[in-house]
Amino acid sequence: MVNLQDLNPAQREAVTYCDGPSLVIAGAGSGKTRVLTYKIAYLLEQGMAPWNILALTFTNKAADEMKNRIARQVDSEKAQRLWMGTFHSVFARILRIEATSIGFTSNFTIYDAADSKSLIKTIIREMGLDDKQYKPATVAAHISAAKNRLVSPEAYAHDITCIRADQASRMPQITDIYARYAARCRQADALDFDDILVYTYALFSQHPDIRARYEDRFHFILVDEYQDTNFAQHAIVWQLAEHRQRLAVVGDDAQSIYSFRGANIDNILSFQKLYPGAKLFKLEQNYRSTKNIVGAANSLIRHNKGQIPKEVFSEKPDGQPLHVSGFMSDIEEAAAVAKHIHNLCDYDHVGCHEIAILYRTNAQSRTFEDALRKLGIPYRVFGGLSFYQRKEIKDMIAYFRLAVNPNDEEALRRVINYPARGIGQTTLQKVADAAVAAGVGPWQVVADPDSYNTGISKATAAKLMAFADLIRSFAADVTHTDAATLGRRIAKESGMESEIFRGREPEDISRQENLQELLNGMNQFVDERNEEDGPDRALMTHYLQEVSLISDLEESNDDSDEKVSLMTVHSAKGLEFRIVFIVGMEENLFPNQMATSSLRELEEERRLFYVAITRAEELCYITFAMNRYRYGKQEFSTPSSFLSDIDDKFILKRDPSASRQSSSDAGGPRAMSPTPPMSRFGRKTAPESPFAYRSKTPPTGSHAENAAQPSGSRWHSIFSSGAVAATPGGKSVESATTAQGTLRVGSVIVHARFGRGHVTALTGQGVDAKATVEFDNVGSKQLLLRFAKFTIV
DNA sequence: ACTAATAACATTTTT
DNA sequence: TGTTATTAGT
Repeated sequence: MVNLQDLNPAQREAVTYCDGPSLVIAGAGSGKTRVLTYKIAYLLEQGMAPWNILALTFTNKAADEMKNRIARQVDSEKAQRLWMGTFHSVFARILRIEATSIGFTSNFTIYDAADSKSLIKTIIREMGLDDKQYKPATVAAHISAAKNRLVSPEAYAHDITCIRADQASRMPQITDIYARYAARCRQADALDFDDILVYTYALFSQHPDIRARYEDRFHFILVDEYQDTNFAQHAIVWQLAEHRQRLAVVGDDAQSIYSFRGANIDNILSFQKLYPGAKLFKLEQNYRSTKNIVGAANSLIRHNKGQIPKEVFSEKPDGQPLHVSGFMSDIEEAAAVAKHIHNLCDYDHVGCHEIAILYRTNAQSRTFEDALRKLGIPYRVFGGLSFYQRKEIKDMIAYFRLAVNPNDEEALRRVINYPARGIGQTTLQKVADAAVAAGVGPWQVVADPDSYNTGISKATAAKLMAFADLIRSFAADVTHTDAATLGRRIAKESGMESEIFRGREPEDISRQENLQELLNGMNQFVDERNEEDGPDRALMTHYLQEVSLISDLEESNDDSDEKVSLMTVHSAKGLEFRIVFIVGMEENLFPNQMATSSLRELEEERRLFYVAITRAEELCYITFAMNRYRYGKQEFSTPSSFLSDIDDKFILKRDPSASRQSSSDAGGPRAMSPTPPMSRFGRKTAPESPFAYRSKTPPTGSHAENAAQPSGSRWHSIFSSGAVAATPGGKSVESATTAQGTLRVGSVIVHARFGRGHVTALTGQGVDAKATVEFDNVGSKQLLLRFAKFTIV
């Protein structure tokens, strides 16, 4: 039963308005999922049949969560019959049914990103292009962007903007690559991720009768995370909703952080133009975070223009300000965070699972892993290689794919010689040549090498045929053997099992466990399907359909195991934690260097920071380091300019590891979380700045000695005036004055740690003044003159 | 045809 | 620094 009393007025209005289009702007933590689930329950209660409701999400996780929550409100029988899932899974399902209308078979393969890239690479090579100039990843990104905008290869060739852009990036032949790639996918009976949307749109626009059928089916459409839709998704929703105009989209423009994947924030910003009369509902009460956290996030995001105006507020306690702290190095940063977590757990009875460390890039996780491990704090790193991306799993699945669709070129390439069966590079090249010459897929040649002009020896041809026979024998079982049984058979007869079970190294064991897990998962899949849908729905085809659109098996989020979560800000979206550490808050890292060229990109980085802050319920710590190892080299960094975007009244600038010293600080940690004494750092005020700190072991020697051991010796808080740089890397300057005199380009210096070198460039003014120095022994480095210890020769 | 060595390289990544 | 892809060597 739907109890509308559970909702606040804004939520209730959004739930009960069902007669036309509506846009629900849901601020962070405002109960977005709640509105979606209640709305679906409400529609069902109003008498709408579940199969007339289409609910689209971006992740399987979101879809599952919604399903579960709805099942709690209405009977699960009904919940089962909803059309609910990710864009890709719902439309892949429809495409399988309608496959022949777009010239594919219902057994089509879904190429993942790696498959696409690999195929693009082979096409680039076949065209005789230089793959340094045409980097497969870059080309793939261009093609993907085109597809996201529904630009076909033909349209691409005539699109002045695309052509110009490709010429500018010295890749004029991308349009050819795109055309060949599309043809090759078709030949392999394969769709990539983007194609699922592209061909859905094509299906509906080329076959009005089919479109009408689905328009007729979906009486109400709901879309989650609308700010993350790309143009193709936006257009498909329009195809299905145009006639009835009965849809509700939910999202938050302030949390749009996937433009690099083709998401277009304009879709949500201009929703009311496309759907005139669309009702706008704003969910502005944040139920997650304290007033301070919400206030800080608001003050930050105000610096972005072009957003839907809203005022998110909280009725929770004020809580503590955001704690911002600087450290001398990334190592110290990690150590201090780990130490602080240790204390929170020990003295404040915080569970580790209530804490998250969020960073901009995956590479940052290592330092924190080391620091946490040192203190014996349990942690869990999210992201990284997912189960289905591991080699042994991909190999196994490639066999499955071949069994269902032997034309799957990428699967064939992957396992034709794994385990090794004497089909080497030369043979493969000959097969590829013959296939291209004859205009067929490589499988045709492998299956019948004698019929093509391959120049392959008799013995090798026999190996090819043996492989083809093997695949055909698997294929013969596809329609009448369940996925798990066939899977075990393939594992044995392909030789993969004995290959993997040969080794005794720890990593071999892990591969064996993975294979075992895969097969177990297949058993589970078959059992579930047998119960729910009957045995003919548990075939390999169905298994692959499911598996190729899933990236995360490892979401077995055992709340039982208490671990600190480590993840990128991106993967934290949608999650919440009592205590959040946002680390590496430095210019060129966050905002990332790659995203500083345009305002658009910079604003997306700012939204990313917004997402990070709003993950926190109670406490938010922000840290940065003045020195950081990047690509194996130590580099200087400055605090992120985003820090100065947050209103000062929400921030406490301090060292988390010195918390006990600061009991006098207004709103200090005692207010909410009596952070215990913990620091091995005392806190003293350095003479040159009221806000510079010194370690407990004061530097005894000269400047040189001090700098020779920077770690743990001395660090500056961002209190040091101006340390929060507004912009990175200022303009070139002619000279800079240092304590020892004037530094010019060409000056020779001796650095305490790096030795002798000469200045090649000077940039920045005042506290941001930097020198680029070419050192005799250690290469080029940037020195921040405010901190660098050296003498001018 | 496989392994070892080396060079190039490097955001984020729901599907 | 750490991975990944190509190349050289056996």
